[in-house]
Amino acid sequence: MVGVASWSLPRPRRNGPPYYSKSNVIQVLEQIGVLLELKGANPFRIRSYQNASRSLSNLEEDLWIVTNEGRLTEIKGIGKGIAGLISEAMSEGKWGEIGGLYDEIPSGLIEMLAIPGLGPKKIKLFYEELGIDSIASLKVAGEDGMLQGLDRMGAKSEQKVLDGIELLKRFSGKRRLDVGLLYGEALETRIASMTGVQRAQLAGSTRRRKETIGDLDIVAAVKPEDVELVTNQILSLPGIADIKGSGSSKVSIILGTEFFDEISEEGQVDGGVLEALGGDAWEELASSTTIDAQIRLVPPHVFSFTLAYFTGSKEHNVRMRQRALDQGLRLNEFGLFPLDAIGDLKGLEAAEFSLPAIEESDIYAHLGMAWVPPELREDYGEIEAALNDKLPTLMEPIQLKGAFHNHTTASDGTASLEQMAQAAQSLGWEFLGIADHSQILQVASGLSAEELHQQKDAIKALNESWSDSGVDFRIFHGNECDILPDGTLDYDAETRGILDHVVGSVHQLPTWKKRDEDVNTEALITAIEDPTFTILGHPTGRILGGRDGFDIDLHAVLRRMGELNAEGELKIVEINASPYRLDLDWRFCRYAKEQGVPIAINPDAHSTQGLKDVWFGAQIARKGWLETTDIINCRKGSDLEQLLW
DNA sequence: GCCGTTTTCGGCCCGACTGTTTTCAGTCG
Repeated sequence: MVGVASWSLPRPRRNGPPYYSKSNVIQVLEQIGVLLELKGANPFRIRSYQNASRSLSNLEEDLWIVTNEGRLTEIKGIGKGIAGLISEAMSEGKWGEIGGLYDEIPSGLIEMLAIPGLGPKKIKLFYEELGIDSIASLKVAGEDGMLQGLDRMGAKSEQKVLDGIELLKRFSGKRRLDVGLLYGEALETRIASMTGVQRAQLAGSTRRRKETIGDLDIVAAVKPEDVELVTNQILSLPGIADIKGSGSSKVSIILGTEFFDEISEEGQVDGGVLEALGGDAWEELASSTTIDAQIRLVPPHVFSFTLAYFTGSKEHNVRMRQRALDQGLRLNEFGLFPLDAIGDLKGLEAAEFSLPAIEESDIYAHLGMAWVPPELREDYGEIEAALNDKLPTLMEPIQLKGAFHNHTTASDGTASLEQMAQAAQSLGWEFLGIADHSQILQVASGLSAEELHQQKDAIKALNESWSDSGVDFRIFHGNECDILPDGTLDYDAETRGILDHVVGSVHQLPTWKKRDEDVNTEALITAIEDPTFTILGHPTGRILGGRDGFDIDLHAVLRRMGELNAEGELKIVEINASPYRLDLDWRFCRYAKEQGVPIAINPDAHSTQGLKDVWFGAQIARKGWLETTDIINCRKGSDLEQLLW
């Protein structure tokens, strides 16, 4: 996940039980895993905590109910030990002995984990032998040559630590999906066109369309006799900031901005996002963007196995291996092998005994499964679905016929109503929803009630002109109405009543971030229950790489929306498609669908160019298992008139 | 710490690369 969670036990609620929320518990279990790593605990014990944390984040039910009904151990990955821990924490607000880990492990050790090439074992060694407990003291020790001479530490290892610290400063955190795709696809194209490369494809989290990307993975099919030739071509690419390593099957490089000089990044950033990222931090990021890339070179006949392997996710791969083992097969990046056929052969040497696979779909077919689209490979149920022919038919970006949440010069956009409408028509859209900011948001020039009426008249005139000339296009007049901290909406009910749709959004983040999850959830539900409320805009307010959203029980919010829809109302949840947000998170999409909540993919465009961001929203919708019928902006413009007018 | 139709112990996915060694430990994906 994005952002840096605090490294202390969360404060128990005053009015418990339950003393902790589900997200509190998920976070603590995850952090216990990390703390145990730094303590040098049994790696399998560590993984248990990680698995338990992961299982809980997939749990849709209320954790407090599950705890009280004694059903915790029914959750896969939670046994007697961790169930007891959770139960005590929720009902008594105590974390027992394990909570002591937080005092035992200095927080500086946790920060050191972020240094590339440095893991828990080395950090533990430095701490125990030299008392190093922060990145700063590690840097000093390295520069003084104190690290070499320790167990298995030489001059090169010491330099690697110092390099890692530099790298961390320059390359902190993850890249957004749009940046990853920009670099990744450019690199894929260049490598695919190199002499000796038969085929090249972007893999990794970029191919899976994760909202943020750690590094780039490219798989290239190269005959063994061409490996050296191709390696040399890669190493002489323009804009390589550094070479991290180069072996017979893998080249690891760091790309700098020069790689990218011919393609300029046209970011569509609204003022609030810039503010969230912080002026200096943003400048630094924009001017010094680098990205790690690993290129795997494999013989053509193993290409599909390597592509599948490095597309991941790790969790998906583990399940795939288990599935293979159940059939007496071993699956790795070189092939799919009958266990009795390969004996002691390993790696590439075994490849000739593999079952054949030209495409990835052949691998899945050998295991009795349908091909799983890369976006779904997260072990979120896709394995079971692929085995039972239950995979969804994912929506396609081309099916979008408009979007509901866009800004004009009336508030903080850069294009007029007419310009935005024209841009939408040139995209082939049948409708455009306008939702400028509401009056309370002065920093974004929110509209007064009077201005809102004027805007309505302007839209009415435009709609009539299209209708008169037989053009299948209309503007829906909405507003991005602020949800105030107590859950009331900006403007009075009468003013909101003139609108076709109300996009309710939270903008006063500091207030919401200070509050408990249950208070926020209640306020949001109050807002949604207002009869004029239509679409929940960027549900958590997160900025990727900038800030986490506020705490909220989205399952409860979506459940309530579903109930209201069942009563005949229309409550929609937005996937804010700005690559800076991608909020609703994909992990909640399927739940929204199951609860009967339609999804709107909204670019939150502040310019004509920004409308195209719907593409990123569509990627997230796909990742969230959504089909065309789940997306309300895949409906015809004329049908939407019936719903909104 | 979790798990189990080879179940209460002995497993827990697998391999490449680097730097340190002279057979391996740590890190990464």
